[in-house]
Amino acid sequence: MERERIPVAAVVGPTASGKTALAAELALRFGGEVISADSMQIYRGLPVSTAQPTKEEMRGVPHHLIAFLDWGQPFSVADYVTLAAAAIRDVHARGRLPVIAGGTGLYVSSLLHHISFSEEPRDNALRAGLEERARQEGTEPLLAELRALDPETAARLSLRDGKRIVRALELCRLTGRTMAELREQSRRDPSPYRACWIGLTYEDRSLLYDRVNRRVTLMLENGLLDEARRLMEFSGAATVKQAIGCKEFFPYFRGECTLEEAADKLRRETRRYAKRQLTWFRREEAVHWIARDRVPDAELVQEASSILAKELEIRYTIG
RNA sequence: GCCUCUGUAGCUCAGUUGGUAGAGCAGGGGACUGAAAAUCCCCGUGUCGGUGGUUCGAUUCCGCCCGGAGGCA
Repeated sequence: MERERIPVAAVVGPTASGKTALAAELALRFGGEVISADSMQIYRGLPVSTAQPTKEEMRGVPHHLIAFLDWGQPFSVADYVTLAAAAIRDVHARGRLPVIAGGTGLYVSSLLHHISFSEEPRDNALRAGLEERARQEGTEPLLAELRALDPETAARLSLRDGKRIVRALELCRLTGRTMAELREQSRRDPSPYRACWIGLTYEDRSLLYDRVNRRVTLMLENGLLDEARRLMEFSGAATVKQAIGCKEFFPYFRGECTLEEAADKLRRETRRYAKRQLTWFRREEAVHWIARDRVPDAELVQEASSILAKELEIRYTIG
């Protein structure tokens, strides 16, 4: 007798497509709780730049995995999958529907495909050593080394992709196994979830970009610069510093460009990010795309609700 | 009104001593397994403003017309 799989709803799509609103609405209708899948909203103190849902947007629905980490703390997909899996179990145990919502494709996919990370630890010292070598000797000897250990992965990587070369080598040294083997093994266990993916997008990409551009203007009105300045003044190494939203203003604070130039750069980077997100989610075959040239309205919510109800064989608890 | 400069990819411009053209930016497609809002790979056909002429052949030379910028009145 196979164990019952947990029904899970997932709202995915590019930034500024309306995921936050749709997720909260679906959670309300189906008696659910939202579990965020966003690699930057996890950090405290950046509500504006990471576009965290506001109290009003949450509409009384519990939201998990948002604003719980301090800036200096390390975090990874593996950590995310562990935390999110626990959150799903918890929400489900209370008889509610877990609603995953977020734009970090790696996080959503790893969680719902049940990628197993537990066997591959991280070794900061080893990684630091490899990075130092990359700086000293360049990536060529490192890639050559990888070619000997894991030719399949080495063939996929470019000389300029130092980050991945280092990680692939680190993995070989640490576990004696290759990235290629790992990809196989990490997918062995079947997913414990029955997931229904809802994808939000715009038929006309330029309209999505208009929304992105306008959102940046709104963020500026809502205190984006204060957040950016605080983050710049944070002395430690922090992953958040790579988030789109704050780092674009660092040159402005240093007097290297105008505010308008920084804001334009932020708009452009956000547009590109939205495009990358679309690329990621397009390859997820299970996604039911809802493509309209507007943010989620009643009709769109209805469409998403129908898909969910049918695929997960669940009923509305409200409405 | 006259003179000068200018009109080439969505934008800024280069170029062809006449054989239908190429950069940057913007944009598009893809990849992605412990930093992922990161990181990396690939992609340039456009009535060369319009129209006549010269020429085997014009985006390139010449005339006229229509935009734009500056100067003189």
